[in-house]
Amino acid sequence: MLFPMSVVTRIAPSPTGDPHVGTAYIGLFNHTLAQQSGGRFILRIEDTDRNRYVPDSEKRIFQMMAWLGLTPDESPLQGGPNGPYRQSERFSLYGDYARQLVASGHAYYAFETSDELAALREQAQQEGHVIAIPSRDLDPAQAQARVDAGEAAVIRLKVDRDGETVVNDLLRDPIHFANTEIDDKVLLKADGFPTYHLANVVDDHLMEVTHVVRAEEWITSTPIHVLLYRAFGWAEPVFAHMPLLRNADKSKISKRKNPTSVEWYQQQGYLPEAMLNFLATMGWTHPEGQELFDLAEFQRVFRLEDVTLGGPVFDLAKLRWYNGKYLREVLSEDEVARRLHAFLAQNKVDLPLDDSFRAVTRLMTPRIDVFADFMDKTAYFWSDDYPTDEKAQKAIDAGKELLPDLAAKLKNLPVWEAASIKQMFHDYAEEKGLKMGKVMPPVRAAVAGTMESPDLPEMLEALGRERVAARVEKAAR
RNA sequence: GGCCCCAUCGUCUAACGGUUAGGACACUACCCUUUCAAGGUAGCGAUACGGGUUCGAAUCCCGUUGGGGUCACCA
Repeated sequence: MLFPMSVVTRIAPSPTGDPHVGTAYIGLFNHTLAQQSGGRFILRIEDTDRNRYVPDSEKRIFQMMAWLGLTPDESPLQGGPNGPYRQSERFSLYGDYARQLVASGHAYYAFETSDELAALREQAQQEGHVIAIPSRDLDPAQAQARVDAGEAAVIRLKVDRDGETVVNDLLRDPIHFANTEIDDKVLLKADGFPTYHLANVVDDHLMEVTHVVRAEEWITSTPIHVLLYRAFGWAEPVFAHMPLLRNADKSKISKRKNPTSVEWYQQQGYLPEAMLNFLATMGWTHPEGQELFDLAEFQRVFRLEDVTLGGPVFDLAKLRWYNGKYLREVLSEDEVARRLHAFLAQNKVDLPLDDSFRAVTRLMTPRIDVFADFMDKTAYFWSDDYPTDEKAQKAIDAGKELLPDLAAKLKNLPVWEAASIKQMFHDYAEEKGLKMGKVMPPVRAAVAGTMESPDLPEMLEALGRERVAARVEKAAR
Protein backbone atom coordinates (compact mmCIF):
# COMPACT_ATOMS: atom_id res chain seq x y z
CA MET A 1 0.00 0.00 0.00
CA LEU A 2 1.37 3.34 -0.98
CA PHE A 3 -0.32 6.64 -0.48
CA PRO A 4 -0.39 8.26 -3.86
CA MET A 5 -1.12 11.74 -2.63
CA SER A 6 1.15 13.39 -0.20
CA VAL A 7 0.58 12.47 3.35
CA VAL A 8 0.13 15.03 6.08
CA THR A 9 0.64 13.75 9.59
CA ARG A 10 0.96 15.29 12.96
CA ILE A 11 1.65 14.72 16.58
CA ALA A 12 -0.35 16.68 19.07
CA PRO A 13 1.30 16.51 22.48
CA SER A 14 0.10 18.39 25.50
CA PRO A 15 2.67 20.44 27.35
CA THR A 16 1.90 18.90 30.71
CA GLY A 17 5.22 17.50 31.87
CA ASP A 18 8.33 15.67 30.78
CA PRO A 19 8.81 14.93 27.08
CA HIS A 20 7.39 11.43 26.87
CA VAL A 21 8.89 8.45 25.14
CA GLY A 22 5.43 7.64 23.78
CA THR A 23 5.40 10.97 21.99
CA ALA A 24 8.75 10.09 20.46
CA TYR A 25 7.40 6.69 19.46
CA ILE A 26 4.33 8.07 17.74
CA GLY A 27 6.41 10.90 16.33
CA LEU A 28 8.73 8.45 14.64
CA PHE A 29 5.94 6.88 12.61
CA ASN A 30 4.25 10.14 11.76
CA HIS A 31 7.51 11.73 10.71
CA THR A 32 8.39 8.73 8.57
CA LEU A 33 5.00 8.52 6.87
CA ALA A 34 5.18 12.16 5.86
CA GLN A 35 8.77 11.86 4.66
CA GLN A 36 7.99 8.84 2.52
CA SER A 37 5.43 10.68 0.47
CA GLY A 38 7.10 14.04 0.44
CA GLY A 39 4.30 15.29 2.63
CA ARG A 40 4.31 17.31 5.81
CA PHE A 41 4.77 16.43 9.44
CA ILE A 42 3.14 18.86 11.84
CA LEU A 43 3.83 19.36 15.52
CA ARG A 44 0.83 20.96 17.16
CA ILE A 45 0.74 21.88 20.80
CA GLU A 46 -2.54 21.01 22.48
CA ASP A 47 -2.53 23.31 25.44
CA THR A 48 -6.23 23.73 26.02
CA ASP A 49 -6.10 22.52 29.59
CA ARG A 50 -4.88 25.46 31.60
CA ASN A 51 -4.82 23.46 34.80
CA ARG A 52 -2.27 20.95 33.64
CA TYR A 53 -0.15 23.39 31.67
CA VAL A 54 3.59 23.28 32.41
CA PRO A 55 5.43 26.30 31.01
CA ASP A 56 8.75 24.77 29.92
CA SER A 57 7.21 21.52 28.73
CA GLU A 58 6.67 22.72 25.19
CA LYS A 59 10.29 23.74 24.77
CA ARG A 60 11.41 20.36 26.04
CA ILE A 61 9.18 18.59 23.54
CA PHE A 62 10.86 20.54 20.73
CA GLN A 63 14.25 19.62 22.14
CA MET A 64 13.33 15.97 22.26
CA MET A 65 12.20 15.95 18.66
CA ALA A 66 15.33 17.78 17.56
CA TRP A 67 17.53 15.40 19.50
CA LEU A 68 15.91 12.45 17.78
CA GLY A 69 16.13 14.06 14.38
CA LEU A 70 12.36 14.06 13.97
CA THR A 71 12.11 17.69 13.08
CA PRO A 72 8.61 18.75 12.09
CA ASP A 73 7.88 20.67 8.92
CA GLU A 74 5.42 22.87 10.74
CA SER A 75 5.32 23.72 14.42
CA PRO A 76 5.14 26.66 16.79
CA LEU A 77 8.92 26.92 16.34
CA GLN A 78 9.14 26.58 12.57
CA GLY A 79 5.85 28.23 11.86
CA GLY A 80 4.08 27.32 8.62
CA PRO A 81 1.11 28.16 6.46
CA ASN A 82 -1.45 26.62 8.79
CA GLY A 83 -0.53 28.32 12.02
CA PRO A 84 -0.71 29.19 14.70
CA TYR A 85 0.31 25.76 15.96
CA ARG A 86 -0.61 26.26 19.57
CA GLN A 87 -4.25 25.66 20.32
CA SER A 88 -4.28 28.37 22.93
CA GLU A 89 -3.49 30.79 20.12
CA ARG A 90 -6.30 29.42 18.01
CA PHE A 91 -8.75 29.98 20.82
CA SER A 92 -11.17 32.17 18.89
CA LEU A 93 -11.66 29.57 16.18
CA TYR A 94 -13.24 26.84 18.17
CA GLY A 95 -16.22 28.69 19.60
CA ASP A 96 -17.46 29.52 16.14
CA TYR A 97 -17.18 25.96 14.98
CA ALA A 98 -18.98 24.72 18.07
CA ARG A 99 -21.79 27.23 17.61
CA GLN A 100 -22.01 26.25 13.97
CA LEU A 101 -22.85 22.76 15.16
CA VAL A 102 -25.47 24.11 17.54
CA ALA A 103 -27.03 26.02 14.67
CA SER A 104 -27.09 22.96 12.45
CA GLY A 105 -28.64 20.83 15.18
CA HIS A 106 -25.59 18.62 15.72
CA ALA A 107 -24.82 20.06 19.14
CA TYR A 108 -26.61 21.79 21.98
CA TYR A 109 -26.05 24.03 24.95
CA ALA A 110 -25.98 22.23 28.29
CA PHE A 111 -26.34 23.78 31.71
CA GLU A 112 -25.81 20.90 34.14
CA THR A 113 -23.52 21.62 37.06
CA SER A 114 -20.74 19.25 37.96
CA ASP A 115 -22.75 18.01 40.95
CA GLU A 116 -25.71 17.28 38.75
CA LEU A 117 -23.47 15.50 36.30
CA ALA A 118 -21.96 13.37 39.03
CA ALA A 119 -25.42 12.27 40.12
CA LEU A 120 -26.49 11.59 36.55
CA ARG A 121 -23.38 9.61 35.91
CA GLU A 122 -23.95 7.46 38.95
CA GLN A 123 -27.51 6.83 37.96
CA ALA A 124 -26.53 5.97 34.41
CA GLN A 125 -23.89 3.62 35.75
CA GLN A 126 -26.45 1.79 37.85
CA GLU A 127 -28.94 1.56 35.05
CA GLY A 128 -26.24 0.30 32.75
CA HIS A 129 -26.32 2.90 30.07
CA VAL A 130 -24.42 5.94 28.99
CA ILE A 131 -25.10 9.27 30.70
CA ALA A 132 -28.10 11.17 29.35
CA ILE A 133 -27.96 14.96 29.53
CA PRO A 134 -31.32 16.63 30.31
CA SER A 135 -30.32 19.83 28.52
CA ARG A 136 -30.36 17.90 25.30
CA ASP A 137 -34.16 18.13 25.28
CA LEU A 138 -34.32 21.84 25.99
CA ASP A 139 -35.92 24.01 23.41
CA PRO A 140 -33.04 25.43 21.33
CA ALA A 141 -34.47 28.92 21.37
CA GLN A 142 -34.85 28.87 25.14
CA ALA A 143 -31.35 27.51 25.59
CA GLN A 144 -30.04 30.23 23.34
CA ALA A 145 -31.88 32.80 25.42
CA ARG A 146 -30.28 31.52 28.60
CA VAL A 147 -26.86 31.69 27.01
CA ASP A 148 -27.56 35.19 25.76
CA ALA A 149 -28.59 36.12 29.28
CA GLY A 150 -25.11 35.14 30.40
CA GLU A 151 -25.76 31.78 31.96
CA ALA A 152 -22.75 29.44 32.01
CA ALA A 153 -23.05 26.66 29.47
CA VAL A 154 -21.04 24.08 27.63
CA ILE A 155 -21.68 22.86 24.13
CA ARG A 156 -22.24 19.13 23.75
CA LEU A 157 -22.30 16.90 20.72
CA LYS A 158 -25.78 15.57 20.00
CA VAL A 159 -25.22 11.91 19.26
CA ASP A 160 -27.99 9.99 17.49
CA ARG A 161 -29.93 7.70 19.78
CA ASP A 162 -29.98 4.86 17.30
CA GLY A 163 -27.77 3.37 14.66
CA GLU A 164 -24.07 2.85 14.89
CA THR A 165 -20.87 4.63 14.07
CA VAL A 166 -18.11 2.77 12.31
CA VAL A 167 -14.48 3.58 12.77
CA ASN A 168 -12.22 2.54 9.93
CA ASP A 169 -8.76 1.83 11.18
CA LEU A 170 -6.04 1.02 8.71
CA LEU A 171 -4.64 -1.65 11.02
CA ARG A 172 -7.87 -3.36 12.02
CA ASP A 173 -11.25 -4.52 10.80
CA PRO A 174 -13.97 -1.83 10.91
CA ILE A 175 -14.90 -1.12 14.50
CA HIS A 176 -18.61 -0.79 15.20
CA PHE A 177 -19.91 1.38 18.02
CA ALA A 178 -23.60 1.42 18.87
CA ASN A 179 -24.56 5.08 19.11
CA THR A 180 -26.27 4.35 22.42
CA GLU A 181 -22.79 3.68 23.78
CA ILE A 182 -21.51 7.08 22.81
CA ASP A 183 -22.29 9.88 25.21
CA ASP A 184 -22.86 13.52 24.34
CA LYS A 185 -19.31 14.70 24.81
CA VAL A 186 -18.52 18.27 25.75
CA LEU A 187 -17.05 20.11 22.78
CA LEU A 188 -16.68 23.57 24.24
CA LYS A 189 -16.09 24.08 27.93
CA ALA A 190 -17.80 26.75 29.99
CA ASP A 191 -14.60 28.79 29.92
CA GLY A 192 -14.81 28.90 26.16
CA PHE A 193 -11.90 26.53 25.62
CA PRO A 194 -12.48 23.57 23.35
CA THR A 195 -12.06 20.02 24.56
CA TYR A 196 -9.61 17.72 22.87
CA HIS A 197 -12.28 16.26 20.63
CA LEU A 198 -13.35 19.52 19.05
CA ALA A 199 -9.96 21.18 18.83
CA ASN A 200 -8.36 18.08 17.44
CA VAL A 201 -10.88 17.56 14.67
CA VAL A 202 -11.08 21.23 13.73
CA ASP A 203 -7.32 21.59 13.61
CA ASP A 204 -6.68 18.37 11.77
CA HIS A 205 -9.14 19.52 9.16
CA LEU A 206 -7.81 23.05 8.92
CA MET A 207 -4.24 21.79 8.75
CA GLU A 208 -5.23 19.29 6.06
CA VAL A 209 -4.06 16.29 8.02
CA THR A 210 -4.63 13.17 5.95
CA HIS A 211 -3.45 10.48 8.37
CA VAL A 212 -4.14 10.38 12.05
CA VAL A 213 -1.61 7.98 13.50
CA ARG A 214 -1.85 7.93 17.24
CA ALA A 215 -1.90 5.59 20.21
CA GLU A 216 -4.49 2.91 20.74
CA GLU A 217 -5.91 4.62 23.81
CA TRP A 218 -7.76 6.91 21.39
CA ILE A 219 -9.78 4.20 19.72
CA THR A 220 -12.80 4.62 21.93
CA SER A 221 -13.00 8.35 21.29
CA THR A 222 -12.62 8.00 17.57
CA PRO A 223 -16.37 7.53 16.90
CA ILE A 224 -16.88 10.98 18.42
CA HIS A 225 -14.34 12.35 15.99
CA VAL A 226 -15.97 10.56 13.10
CA LEU A 227 -19.31 12.04 14.11
CA LEU A 228 -17.73 15.47 14.23
CA TYR A 229 -16.25 15.17 10.76
CA ARG A 230 -19.69 14.21 9.49
CA ALA A 231 -21.46 16.99 11.35
CA PHE A 232 -19.11 19.50 9.77
CA GLY A 233 -19.39 17.82 6.40
CA TRP A 234 -15.66 17.19 6.24
CA ALA A 235 -13.86 14.17 4.82
CA GLU A 236 -12.41 12.06 7.58
CA PRO A 237 -8.71 11.26 7.59
CA VAL A 238 -7.21 7.79 7.58
CA PHE A 239 -7.01 6.52 11.13
CA ALA A 240 -4.33 4.15 12.38
CA HIS A 241 -4.02 3.37 16.04
CA MET A 242 -0.60 2.21 17.13
CA PRO A 243 -0.17 -0.19 20.02
CA LEU A 244 0.57 1.28 23.40
CA LEU A 245 4.07 0.95 24.80
CA ARG A 246 3.91 -1.22 27.92
CA ASN A 247 5.57 -1.74 31.26
CA ALA A 248 6.97 -5.17 32.04
CA ASP A 249 3.59 -6.04 33.60
CA LYS A 250 1.87 -5.13 30.33
CA SER A 251 0.12 -2.06 31.67
CA LYS A 252 0.39 1.18 29.73
CA ILE A 253 3.93 2.52 30.09
CA SER A 254 4.18 4.77 33.11
CA LYS A 255 6.62 6.90 35.02
CA ARG A 256 6.46 4.73 38.12
CA LYS A 257 7.51 1.57 36.34
CA ASN A 258 9.79 2.85 33.63
CA PRO A 259 11.80 5.91 32.76
CA THR A 260 9.36 7.62 30.40
CA SER A 261 11.08 10.95 30.01
CA VAL A 262 13.28 11.09 26.96
CA GLU A 263 15.47 13.49 28.92
CA TRP A 264 16.36 10.63 31.22
CA TYR A 265 17.71 8.67 28.30
CA GLN A 266 19.70 11.68 27.19
CA GLN A 267 21.11 12.10 30.66
CA GLN A 268 22.10 8.45 30.76
CA GLY A 269 23.97 8.91 27.53
CA TYR A 270 21.79 6.94 25.18
CA LEU A 271 22.26 7.71 21.51
CA PRO A 272 19.28 9.09 19.60
CA GLU A 273 20.00 6.65 16.77
CA ALA A 274 19.75 3.69 19.13
CA MET A 275 16.57 5.02 20.69
CA LEU A 276 14.96 5.45 17.27
CA ASN A 277 16.09 2.02 16.11
CA PHE A 278 14.71 0.43 19.25
CA LEU A 279 11.42 2.32 19.06
CA ALA A 280 10.99 1.26 15.45
CA THR A 281 11.03 -2.38 16.53
CA MET A 282 8.12 -1.86 18.89
CA GLY A 283 5.39 -3.30 16.73
CA TRP A 284 7.41 -3.59 13.57
CA THR A 285 10.32 -5.61 12.22
CA HIS A 286 12.64 -4.93 9.35
CA PRO A 287 11.44 -7.10 6.44
CA GLU A 288 14.90 -8.64 5.98
CA GLY A 289 15.26 -9.26 9.67
CA GLN A 290 17.88 -6.56 10.00
CA GLU A 291 18.27 -5.53 13.63
CA LEU A 292 20.29 -2.40 13.07
CA PHE A 293 19.02 0.26 10.70
CA ASP A 294 18.94 4.01 10.59
CA LEU A 295 16.10 6.46 9.99
CA ALA A 296 16.75 6.60 6.25
CA GLU A 297 16.55 2.82 5.97
CA PHE A 298 13.43 2.80 8.10
CA GLN A 299 11.84 5.33 5.81
CA ARG A 300 12.81 3.22 2.84
CA VAL A 301 11.13 0.02 4.00
CA PHE A 302 8.47 0.92 6.56
CA ARG A 303 4.88 0.17 5.74
CA LEU A 304 2.16 1.15 8.16
CA GLU A 305 0.15 -1.96 7.45
CA ASP A 306 2.99 -4.15 8.73
CA VAL A 307 2.60 -2.83 12.26
CA THR A 308 1.68 -5.55 14.74
CA LEU A 309 -0.93 -4.89 17.37
CA GLY A 310 0.22 -6.69 20.49
CA GLY A 311 1.30 -4.22 23.17
CA PRO A 312 5.09 -4.18 23.11
CA VAL A 313 6.90 -4.21 26.43
CA PHE A 314 9.50 -1.48 26.60
CA ASP A 315 12.58 -3.52 27.50
CA LEU A 316 15.41 -1.37 28.79
CA ALA A 317 17.86 -4.27 28.46
CA LYS A 318 17.25 -4.41 24.75
CA LEU A 319 17.59 -0.67 24.39
CA ARG A 320 20.95 -0.89 26.17
CA TRP A 321 22.02 -3.59 23.76
CA TYR A 322 21.08 -1.42 20.80
CA ASN A 323 23.03 1.43 22.30
CA GLY A 324 26.10 -0.75 22.82
CA LYS A 325 25.83 -1.96 19.24
CA TYR A 326 25.74 1.58 17.93
CA LEU A 327 28.77 2.44 20.03
CA ARG A 328 30.75 -0.57 18.84
CA GLU A 329 29.58 -1.17 15.32
CA VAL A 330 27.80 1.80 13.87
CA LEU A 331 29.57 4.95 14.97
CA SER A 332 33.25 5.50 14.21
CA GLU A 333 35.74 5.58 17.08
CA ASP A 334 36.20 9.25 16.49
CA GLU A 335 32.51 9.96 16.57
CA VAL A 336 32.10 8.00 19.79
CA ALA A 337 34.92 10.00 21.35
CA ARG A 338 33.37 13.28 20.27
CA ARG A 339 29.94 12.39 21.58
CA LEU A 340 31.28 10.99 24.81
CA HIS A 341 33.31 14.12 25.29
CA ALA A 342 30.25 16.29 24.77
CA PHE A 343 28.29 14.11 27.14
CA LEU A 344 30.93 14.44 29.85
CA ALA A 345 31.16 18.18 29.32
CA GLN A 346 27.43 18.42 29.94
CA ASN A 347 27.97 16.58 33.16
CA LYS A 348 30.67 18.97 34.29
CA VAL A 349 33.48 16.58 33.58
CA ASP A 350 36.15 18.59 31.87
CA LEU A 351 38.60 16.46 29.93
CA PRO A 352 40.56 17.46 26.86
CA LEU A 353 39.43 15.81 23.63
CA ASP A 354 42.95 14.60 22.84
CA ASP A 355 44.68 11.39 21.77
CA SER A 356 44.74 10.14 25.32
CA PHE A 357 41.01 10.63 25.68
CA ARG A 358 40.46 8.93 22.35
CA ALA A 359 42.62 6.00 23.43
CA VAL A 360 40.69 5.50 26.64
CA THR A 361 37.42 5.79 24.75
CA ARG A 362 38.56 3.15 22.30
CA LEU A 363 39.49 0.79 25.13
CA MET A 364 36.26 1.36 27.00
CA THR A 365 33.75 1.29 24.17
CA PRO A 366 33.29 -2.50 24.24
CA ARG A 367 32.92 -2.25 28.00
CA ILE A 368 30.07 0.20 28.27
CA ASP A 369 26.56 0.26 26.89
CA VAL A 370 25.76 3.87 27.67
CA PHE A 371 27.93 6.89 28.35
CA ALA A 372 26.78 7.14 31.94
CA ASP A 373 28.77 3.96 32.64
CA PHE A 374 32.00 5.58 31.55
CA MET A 375 33.27 7.64 34.48
CA ASP A 376 32.59 4.93 37.03
CA LYS A 377 34.73 2.50 35.13
CA THR A 378 37.62 4.79 34.29
CA ALA A 379 38.49 6.65 37.48
CA TYR A 380 42.10 5.42 37.38
CA PHE A 381 42.66 7.04 34.01
CA TRP A 382 41.91 10.52 35.26
CA SER A 383 43.33 10.63 38.75
CA ASP A 384 45.90 8.98 40.96
CA ASP A 385 43.33 8.96 43.66
CA TYR A 386 41.36 5.85 42.78
CA PRO A 387 40.09 3.08 45.04
CA THR A 388 41.64 -0.37 45.15
CA ASP A 389 39.09 -3.08 45.64
CA GLU A 390 39.52 -6.31 47.56
CA LYS A 391 40.31 -8.52 44.59
CA ALA A 392 42.89 -6.10 43.33
CA GLN A 393 44.52 -5.88 46.74
CA LYS A 394 44.81 -9.65 46.83
CA ALA A 395 46.44 -9.65 43.42
CA ILE A 396 48.94 -7.04 44.57
CA ASP A 397 49.76 -9.00 47.70
CA ALA A 398 50.14 -12.21 45.74
CA GLY A 399 52.59 -10.69 43.27
CA LYS A 400 54.32 -8.18 45.46
CA GLU A 401 57.81 -9.65 45.03
CA LEU A 402 57.55 -9.25 41.25
CA LEU A 403 56.58 -5.62 41.34
CA PRO A 404 60.02 -4.02 41.84
CA ASP A 405 61.43 -5.91 38.85
CA LEU A 406 58.43 -5.04 36.75
CA ALA A 407 58.53 -1.41 37.73
CA ALA A 408 62.15 -1.18 36.67
CA LYS A 409 61.56 -2.93 33.38
CA LEU A 410 58.62 -0.73 32.56
CA LYS A 411 60.60 2.35 33.44
CA ASN A 412 63.43 1.39 31.16
CA LEU A 413 61.45 0.10 28.21
CA PRO A 414 62.93 1.78 25.13
CA VAL A 415 59.60 2.11 23.35
CA TRP A 416 56.35 2.81 25.22
CA GLU A 417 53.89 0.97 23.07
CA ALA A 418 51.42 -1.80 23.76
CA ALA A 419 53.37 -4.26 21.58
CA SER A 420 56.70 -3.71 23.30
CA ILE A 421 55.06 -3.68 26.71
CA LYS A 422 53.46 -6.98 25.92
CA GLN A 423 56.76 -8.37 24.74
CA MET A 424 58.36 -7.27 27.98
CA PHE A 425 55.78 -9.19 29.99
CA HIS A 426 56.36 -12.26 27.85
CA ASP A 427 60.09 -12.11 28.23
CA TYR A 428 59.88 -11.55 31.95
CA ALA A 429 57.40 -14.39 32.44
CA GLU A 430 59.65 -16.72 30.46
CA GLU A 431 62.74 -15.62 32.35
CA LYS A 432 61.03 -16.34 35.66
CA GLY A 433 59.32 -19.48 34.43
CA LEU A 434 55.96 -17.97 35.28
CA LYS A 435 52.64 -17.80 33.48
CA MET A 436 51.33 -14.50 32.18
CA GLY A 437 48.45 -15.02 34.58
CA LYS A 438 50.98 -14.62 37.34
CA VAL A 439 52.88 -11.53 36.20
CA MET A 440 50.10 -9.38 34.79
CA PRO A 441 47.50 -9.34 37.57
CA PRO A 442 49.61 -7.52 40.18
CA VAL A 443 50.44 -4.80 37.67
CA ARG A 444 46.84 -4.51 36.58
CA ALA A 445 45.74 -4.25 40.17
CA ALA A 446 48.40 -1.67 40.93
CA VAL A 447 47.60 0.68 38.07
CA ALA A 448 43.81 0.33 38.02
CA GLY A 449 42.76 -0.72 41.48
CA THR A 450 40.38 -3.19 39.89
CA MET A 451 40.67 -6.39 37.92
CA GLU A 452 37.90 -5.31 35.61
CA SER A 453 39.85 -3.32 33.11
CA PRO A 454 40.99 -3.35 29.48
CA ASP A 455 43.84 -5.26 27.90
CA LEU A 456 46.84 -4.60 30.11
CA PRO A 457 49.51 -3.55 27.57
CA GLU A 458 47.07 -1.20 25.88
CA MET A 459 45.91 0.17 29.18
CA LEU A 460 49.50 0.82 30.23
CA GLU A 461 50.26 2.55 26.97
CA ALA A 462 47.23 4.78 27.43
CA LEU A 463 48.14 5.50 31.04
CA GLY A 464 51.65 6.61 30.14
CA ARG A 465 55.00 5.48 31.42
CA GLU A 466 55.31 7.86 34.33
CA ARG A 467 52.02 7.12 35.98
CA VAL A 468 52.48 3.40 35.45
CA ALA A 469 55.96 3.39 36.96
CA ALA A 470 54.87 5.47 39.93
CA ARG A 471 51.85 3.31 40.63
CA VAL A 472 53.73 0.04 40.34
CA GLU A 473 56.52 1.31 42.56
CA LYS A 474 54.04 2.51 45.10
CA ALA A 475 52.31 -0.88 45.14
CA ALA A 476 55.65 -2.62 45.51
CA ARG A 477 56.29 -0.91 48.82
C1' G B 1 -18.82 -3.45 35.51
C1' G B 2 -20.44 -1.54 30.10
C1' C B 3 -18.04 -0.75 25.50
C1' C B 4 -13.65 -1.41 22.52
C1' C B 5 -8.80 -3.48 21.15
C1' C B 6 -5.37 -7.44 21.46
C1' A B 7 -3.21 -12.75 22.05
C1' U B 8 3.66 -17.14 18.85
C1' C B 9 9.67 -18.50 23.49
C1' G B 10 10.51 -14.44 29.96
C1' U B 11 10.85 -9.93 26.23
C1' C B 12 10.74 -7.75 20.79
C1' U B 13 9.11 -10.44 16.76
C1' A B 14 9.17 -13.93 11.68
C1' A B 15 5.51 -17.11 9.35
C1' C B 16 0.98 -13.95 4.60
C1' G B 17 -3.18 -22.74 4.95
C1' G B 18 1.78 -27.11 4.03
C1' U B 19 8.68 -24.92 7.95
C1' U B 20 12.14 -30.01 12.48
C1' A B 21 7.55 -22.84 14.17
C1' G B 22 12.93 -18.80 12.26
C1' G B 23 15.77 -14.50 14.22
C1' A B 24 17.08 -10.84 18.14
C1' C B 25 17.39 -9.44 23.61
C1' A B 26 17.88 -11.81 28.29
C1' C B 27 19.68 -16.32 30.59
C1' U B 28 23.17 -20.80 30.68
C1' A B 29 27.56 -23.38 28.86
C1' C B 30 31.81 -23.52 26.01
C1' C B 31 35.66 -21.09 22.89
C1' C B 32 39.02 -16.87 22.56
C1' U B 33 42.00 -14.91 26.74
C1' U B 34 46.31 -11.25 31.06
C1' U B 35 41.09 -9.63 34.21
C1' C B 36 36.40 -7.54 32.73
C1' A B 37 33.95 -6.78 28.50
C1' A B 38 33.35 -7.32 23.33
C1' G B 39 33.27 -11.33 19.73
C1' G B 40 32.30 -16.60 18.22
C1' U B 41 29.68 -21.38 19.00
C1' A B 42 25.94 -24.08 21.32
C1' G B 43 21.84 -24.67 24.65
C1' C B 44 17.25 -23.28 27.11
C1' G B 45 12.62 -21.56 25.54
C1' A B 46 6.39 -20.24 22.38
C1' U B 47 1.68 -20.91 18.82
C1' A B 48 -3.46 -19.55 26.01
C1' C B 49 -7.64 -23.25 25.99
C1' G B 50 -11.94 -25.66 23.56
C1' G B 51 -14.74 -26.35 19.38
C1' G B 52 -15.39 -26.03 14.21
C1' U B 53 -13.89 -25.24 8.47
C1' U B 54 -10.04 -27.91 5.57
C1' C B 55 -6.53 -33.40 2.76
C1' G B 56 -3.79 -30.04 5.93
C1' A B 57 -4.61 -24.53 10.91
C1' A B 58 0.05 -20.52 14.63
C1' U B 59 -2.52 -18.77 10.29
C1' C B 60 -9.79 -18.80 8.70
C1' C B 61 -14.64 -18.93 11.94
C1' C B 62 -17.07 -19.35 16.92
C1' G B 63 -16.68 -19.65 22.14
C1' U B 64 -13.82 -19.45 26.66
C1' U B 65 -9.81 -17.52 29.23
C1' G B 66 -6.20 -13.92 29.78
C1' G B 67 -4.07 -9.02 29.03
C1' G B 68 -4.84 -3.96 27.79
C1' G B 69 -7.52 0.55 26.80
C1' U B 70 -11.65 3.64 27.69
C1' C B 71 -15.91 5.37 30.18
C1' A B 72 -13.85 13.97 32.66
C1' C B 73 -16.03 20.97 31.28
C1' C B 74 -7.71 15.84 30.78
C1' A B 75 -5.49 15.11 26.60
